[in-house]
Amino acid sequence: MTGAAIVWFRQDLRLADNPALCAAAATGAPIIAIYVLDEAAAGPWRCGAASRWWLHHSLKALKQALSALGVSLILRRGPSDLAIAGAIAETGATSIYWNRLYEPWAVRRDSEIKTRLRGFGLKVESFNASLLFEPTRMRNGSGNPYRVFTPFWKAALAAPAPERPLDAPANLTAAPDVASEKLEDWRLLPKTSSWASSLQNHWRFGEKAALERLAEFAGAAAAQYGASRDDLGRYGVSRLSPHLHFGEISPRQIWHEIKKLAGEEGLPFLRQVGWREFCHHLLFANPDLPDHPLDSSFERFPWREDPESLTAWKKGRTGYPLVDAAMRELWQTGYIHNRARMVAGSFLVKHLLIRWQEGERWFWDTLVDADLANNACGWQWVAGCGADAAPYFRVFNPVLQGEKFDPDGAYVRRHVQELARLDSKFIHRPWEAPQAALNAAGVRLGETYPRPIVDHAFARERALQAHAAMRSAT
DNA sequence: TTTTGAGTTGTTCGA
DNA sequence: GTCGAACAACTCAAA
Repeated sequence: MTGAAIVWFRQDLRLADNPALCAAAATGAPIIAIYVLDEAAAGPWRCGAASRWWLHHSLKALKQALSALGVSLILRRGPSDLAIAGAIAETGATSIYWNRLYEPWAVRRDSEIKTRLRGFGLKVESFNASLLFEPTRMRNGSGNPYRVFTPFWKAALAAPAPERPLDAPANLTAAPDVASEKLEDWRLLPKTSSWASSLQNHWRFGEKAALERLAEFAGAAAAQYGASRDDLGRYGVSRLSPHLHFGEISPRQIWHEIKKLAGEEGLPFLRQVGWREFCHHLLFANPDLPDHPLDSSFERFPWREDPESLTAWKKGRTGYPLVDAAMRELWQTGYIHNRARMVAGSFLVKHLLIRWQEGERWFWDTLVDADLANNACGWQWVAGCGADAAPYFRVFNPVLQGEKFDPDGAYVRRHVQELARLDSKFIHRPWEAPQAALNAAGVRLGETYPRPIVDHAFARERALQAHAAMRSAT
């Protein structure tokens, strides 16, 4: 006789295209749905504050969606192996299903749990639900993992297309009730409620919201993405990243919806989804990626210690409007537009010569889409120490970037209130504005808005020299 | 086997 | 004003 089947939810907080859930449902066994808050497992990379906030709401949505099918979501806290073993003991479950994670800490933990449970005679099955192409599958001609994006993506496009997403199970067999902790007791929401309410204004959570966002994006903006993704005022990006990170939606669903609604025009967007894949593959092959530069010569880079500048960067008070807009967008919304992310990241690393890991940490804590692979990969890219990274001489000029991608200053005005009334001609370089223009806009430099904390030409030259110093050190 | 060309997202300088 | 070149070093795939 077979007992209940446990479905262990992790970063797959959805019912549709959820292979673990579908496989469990197909057996006809009663379903025990469980989520474990395992705070110690990720070590230094435990969930940041913005992620915890999102997780709270996403779990709430999942709980609701499951209960509509008659199944309760069981919440447990503690080490995963103990929580899962406890649930098995309490329910007499004879099988367990989950979707794989690819973070190094999770891979280690899950394979131990899998071995142990199988040793006890349980049926254990895991599935790929969060990547289009699994890391173990993609190898270059020499049999190694790819280190350059374009060949990687070419090979991915030539491989068999990702499978069609699975429908959500129409019905589930409920299991007898099992004790669950209360979500509110987990205290995932931030202590400062003003921050939470600010974030709240910008997002909807859960699978339903994710699917609606995808449908809306794929139906219209996706085809324009190639042309409008860098337009900071128009904001032609999908904003799907937090949904993807928590698995409220799957990359397969995105792939097929974009193909269906945007056709060939959707390829530039899918290429970005490809970068997400590439980052996950890089992290899988290089478990040190979040902490150490892939290019080890960067261990010798002459980084500066400069807590005041770091704080100014975090608070959006560098005196460069585009950088400040980006950092304030982050604080206000838990998100930064991709273009602005690069400029803000480049500024920290190249203008201020502050370690990329400092930026990575801050983003980890404040981004609702914080993802170990994407975050590490992005910072290494911008610092120039990663795979297929930005070359050292590419030092973004925050003024030129602003004038190019936010010509009328809409993005800056949205997030940097004190510059809102400044003439577009000076919106990205207020320190060059005539006094009359500043007066008219109510801007007092050094008082209402800071002067630049570092001069661009000086900082650029300093960054290039620091790089040369690193190269010549042996 | 060796060689060659290209590689997410730029900036600056000099013609 | 516009345009092309230079700005490393290395990986990878194709010839």
